[in-house]
Amino acid sequence: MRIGYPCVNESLDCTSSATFRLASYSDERVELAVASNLLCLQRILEYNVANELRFFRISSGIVPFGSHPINTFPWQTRFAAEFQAIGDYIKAQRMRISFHPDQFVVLNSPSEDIVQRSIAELVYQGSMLDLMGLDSTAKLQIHVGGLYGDRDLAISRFVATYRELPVAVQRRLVIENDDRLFSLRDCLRVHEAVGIPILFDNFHHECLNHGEPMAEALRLAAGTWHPERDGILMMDYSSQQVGERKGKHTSTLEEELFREFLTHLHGLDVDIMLEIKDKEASACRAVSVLRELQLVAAEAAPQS
DNA sequence: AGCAGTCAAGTTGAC
DNA sequence: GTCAACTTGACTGCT
Repeated sequence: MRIGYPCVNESLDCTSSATFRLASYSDERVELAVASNLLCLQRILEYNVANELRFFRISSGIVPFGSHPINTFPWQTRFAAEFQAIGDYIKAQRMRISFHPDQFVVLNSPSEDIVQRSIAELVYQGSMLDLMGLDSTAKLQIHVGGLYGDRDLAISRFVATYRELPVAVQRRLVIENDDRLFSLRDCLRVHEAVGIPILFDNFHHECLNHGEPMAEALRLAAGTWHPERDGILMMDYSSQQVGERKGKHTSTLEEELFREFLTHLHGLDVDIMLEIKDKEASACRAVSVLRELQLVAAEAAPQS
């Protein structure tokens, strides 16, 4: 079991998503930004290793305008060595990596334009994992998409688009149950059609479900991951911010709720991403909880 | 230096 | 109709 957090480290004084405005685009600025972002990413990964955090979601903004037509800078070749060095470090430290392309990636949109831009974004993010030399257990995590007033049609459009994706994207793509539109059950329908793994979000499942108990939901999601090809189940963990609207993520880890959640695993091995406002602070506390329970994987330690 | 307004992209639902 | 929310703020021009 690995524990992680998304994108941003609040303890370090650097960002891995430096960017600039489209209006001020230049190849030189791309080169400067990517160089700076990769340096920061390496620092974050080293921080994570030092704190036994071996699951990390890399920011989508490593390459500014990474899938935009304006960006013609050959960053893949210019930074090939840097990406490879980061990938080597990730592999040596047995870390798990994911990306979560943002809300503009909608594979089931009725607009062909939006679908094509979405695919370009997935190709961009997947190519970073390729450049790092990571295998297909490193994933690209997205939601099923929009509803457009017809659930069946929306799902069938996702399935049709998935089948046409470049293999480089297909092998890494996973879908996450969301909190309002597409439940775990909907995701299972997509899985049955095309075999795509389901990244399980416990909090979204609490917000939107069909009565499946947490333990059963975990078992169903885990069953969609092919052990050799996909690795063990990835999941997002969060809980409700008390007093806020339903679906609002908690600002800090509620340890009692986290312990209670762990009891539903029944020995299932998973990698847990803490989608919690205070980032690595909560992730470190989760590691402490797990250490008390002795659930953190000992084999995650580097061979020495 | 600090701050407010704005930034490539989509969709939904609360108000 | 407008606008916040979503996995994640950062840049820019003004004072």
